Amino acid sequence: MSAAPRCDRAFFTTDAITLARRLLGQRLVRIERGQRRACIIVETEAYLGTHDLASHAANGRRTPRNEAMYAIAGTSYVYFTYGMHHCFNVVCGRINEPAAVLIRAAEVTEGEGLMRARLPEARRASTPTRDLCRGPGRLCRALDIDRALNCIDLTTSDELWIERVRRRCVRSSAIGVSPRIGVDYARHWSLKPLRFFLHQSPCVSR
DNA sequence: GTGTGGATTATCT
DNA sequence: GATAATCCACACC
Repeated sequence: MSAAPRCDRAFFTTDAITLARRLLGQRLVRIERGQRRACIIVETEAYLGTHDLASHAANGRRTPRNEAMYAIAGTSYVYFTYGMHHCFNVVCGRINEPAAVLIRAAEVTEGEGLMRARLPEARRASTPTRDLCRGPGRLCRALDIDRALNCIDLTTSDELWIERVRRRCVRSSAIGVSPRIGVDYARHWSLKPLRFFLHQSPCVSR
C-alpha cells in the first residue's frame, strides 16, 4: 500500500458529473477493528439534484433517509434497499442542494481475505476476486458498509475515506459512459449518460 | 453465453 | 400497501 493523500473538502466540492469522473481510479479505504481493506473505484453514477427524477431527492423530497444528501460535500450517504442491500454514495455540490455519486464497483487491492469472509460459506472460495466489489451491493458487503456509516464526514473519518492515488483525472478516452442502472422508473432521466466506468477494468458491473 | 423471477424489509404514500 | 440507485440461482441455448 503506497502512501497517498486523503481526498479533502475541495476534491468533493463540485458537481456530480465532475466528481463521478474524478473518483475513477481513486482508492476507497475501510478500516474496521484496526484492519484495512482497500479497492480502486472503477464505476460510478452521478445523481444530479432535485430535478433528477432518478434521485432519492427528486422533486426536492427530503426525508430522514436521504437527509445526508443535503449535507456538505464529502459526506457519506448509505442507504438500504431491496430488503437486503446497502449502497454507498459520496455527497457533492452545495449544502442543501442534494447531489451525490453512487460508487458502483471497484477493484480489490487490500484485505481480500476479509472481504471473502463476508460471503456465504458456499461461495467463499469459488467467487472470483474481480467479483468481490463488482456492483454497489457487493461492494458494501465486501467493505462492511452499512447505515452505521451513513452521514459521516469522509474527510475526517477514521473508518472510511478515499485516497487520491492519481493527481489528475483518468483520460476521457479510458472512460466509458452509459445510462444509469436500475432506474427505469425515472422516465427520460433513466436514459441520460450518467454512469461512468473504466473501459479496461474487469471489475465493472454487468 | 442469455433471460427470468424470487428473496426480503426499510421506507414512503 | 407498494416500491426499491440489487443480487443470485436456475433454466435454457
